[in-house]
This record gives sequence, structure tokens and C-alpha cells, in this order.
Amino acid sequence: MSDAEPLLVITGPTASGKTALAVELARAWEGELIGADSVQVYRGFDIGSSKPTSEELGGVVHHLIDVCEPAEELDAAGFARRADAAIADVRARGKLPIVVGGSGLWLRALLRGLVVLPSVDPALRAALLEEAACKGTPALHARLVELDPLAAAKIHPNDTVRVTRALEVHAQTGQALGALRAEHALGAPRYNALRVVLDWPNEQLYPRIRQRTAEMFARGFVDEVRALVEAYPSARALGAVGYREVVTYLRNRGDLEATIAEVERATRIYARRQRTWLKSEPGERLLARPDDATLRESLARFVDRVPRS
RNA sequence: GCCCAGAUAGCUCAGUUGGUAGAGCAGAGGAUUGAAAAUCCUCGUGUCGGCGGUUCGAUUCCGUCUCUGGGCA
Repeated sequence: MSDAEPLLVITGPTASGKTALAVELARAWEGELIGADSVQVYRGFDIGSSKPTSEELGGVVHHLIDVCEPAEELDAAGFARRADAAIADVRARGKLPIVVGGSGLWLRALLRGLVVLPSVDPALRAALLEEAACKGTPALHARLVELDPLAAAKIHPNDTVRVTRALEVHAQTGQALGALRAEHALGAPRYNALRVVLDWPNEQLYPRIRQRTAEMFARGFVDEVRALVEAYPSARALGAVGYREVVTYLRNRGDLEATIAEVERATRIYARRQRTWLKSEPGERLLARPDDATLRESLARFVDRVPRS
């Protein structure tokens, strides 16, 4: 057991019921929520990200939602900085911070930190992407083999995001990301987190996804996307699950029923990817269904250990 | 009723100049250190519509039947 601060984290695949449980716990223990969701941080991305409404929150304070304009870009490092500040602020007021969200890398950045590096240079990144588009990502990977063999060995030649990222770091710092990561991996956790992983069998999760998707469209998801596309045509979050499918629908004047089915499918695939991530992520973990009767007792024992200043 | 085009993986289809077949999507698993709701990797046996014929061998060629589109009556 490390001496890092205890921290309660609610995570799990999409549509597993994270928000509802977090709100319930916040009410019970005078908590405030810290979002760890890479889409809900953007203003205007409401329906498609299942951002909790003020009714759902029922007065519970929710940090790190609506903190960016869609044209801005918040990355994992920026999120971790803001989340650290929000957690400290909640504690300073004698409340219980409850981190809730399903963005795996963002949670990792918060709980274990990232390699310390200069912030992203958009021009450099754009140039590398341009080169990847022209020559093909494997050509850039071949260069990475020369510059950073350790990183290259762990990155597939077709993985444009990771190949360009590693080259970007080398260009910015002259250092090999592979070695930096290996060194960083040995570091201590930043928080003593209890991660509650909510999940359901597919027979229950898939119908929940279906129902939530239907509700999104009933509440005006298409109009939300139309307005966002007009105001912020290059917003990165328009590529997120659901948004991407509706953008295509609007551009091609496609079939709405088929689009709804595509959104459901993309959401199921996303849920599976989240599970894979959650399985391999180290640290203390409590796997539970949201209706698990013993879950509240276990959480109450943990919360008793959390100091409040 | 006649003509034409189809019938191949859960779906959409490609293909085999005759040696029992493969893409995309779906589905399942995995990776993941400043894009992460992103990005990427792995996994393909199915009476090749039924029945006959030709052939050493037919999913492929021929005949016929059934079904589905489209056209003509």
C-alpha cells in the first residue's frame, strides 16, 4: 500500500451506469464528481456523449464537463493537470472527490502519470501526418526503427497515431520515447486509487446500448451534430463514436434507421475495446454490476479511509 | 406465359480459362504512455440454390427445376 492519497474512481464500458452510481455515491457521502471523459469535456457535445443533465445530477457538482470549446483540444496530459487541481479543490472544501469516466488513457494519465514531455507541436504533427499520407505509415516506421528501435519494436508499422507520435517526440526532444516509457513505467502511482469497474454481461449491456442510442436520436442528436458541424467543422470530437456516423449521415443524406444501427454497432465495438483496456490496466480494482448489493458496503469501507481536510 | 439478370460466409459481393473458394462489413480476441469515443493487429469449411448430364474430377461447362429482381405480355 503506497502512501499516495486514496481516490475513488468509477469506470467501466459505455452505458454501464457509471454516472448514476457516481451521483448516488456523491449524494450519500457529500461528494463531487470529476469527469474523465474525452468527449464530455467539450461544450455542445451533450446528447451524443450522454453528458449528464442537470436533472440527472440533481444538484451534485460535476467537474471537468464543458471545460473546453469544441475547437480547442484537450489531451490526456492537460486533463490530468485539470483533474489534479479539481481533486485538490474538492478535498480542500472537505468534500469527497469521485472520479467517473471511461476514457482509459485519461484515467491512466491521472492515476499513474505520463512521461514528462513538451506539449504537442501542432505544426510538427501536421507535417508528420502529411508525410504519412504521402509515403505511407510503414515508411515512417522504417525511419523510427533507426531513430528509436525500442519504440518501433512495440508499434505496428500501420499504426499511424503511434508511429507519428514517437517521431514527433524524437524531433522535439532528441530522445527516444521507447526508453523514456520503459523508465517511466517503474514509477509509483500518483494516487492510491480504488477503481470500481462496472460491467454487465452482453445480454444486458447490448440492450442498454440500444435503448440509450434510441433515446439519443429521440432527443435531437442529429440536430446537435448538424449545429456542431456548422460551427466547428474540424472539431476532433466529431470523430467520436456516434458523432462520426451522424456526420456521414448528414453529408450523404443517408438512411436514418441504418445510421442508428451503425451508431449502436460502433458503441458495442467501443465497449469491447474499453473492456480490453480495463482488463490489462494494473492497480486495485473492484469488478461489479451496478445492482450489486455488496458494492456499497465495500465502497463505504474504502471511503472511511479517505481523509478530508 | 415469354425474355434477361441473379442465387457463393450472418450481410453485401468477388472469383475459380474445370482440380471443392476470398474480400469488405458484422462477430470474437488483443495492443494501447499528450488524437484514446482515437489508432492499430489477429481470427474465414461455406451441401458455391436443388436434381441430372459431360468429365478422371463440376461451385465452374450443358440441361432442367425452384426462388428472387427487372422487362415484355
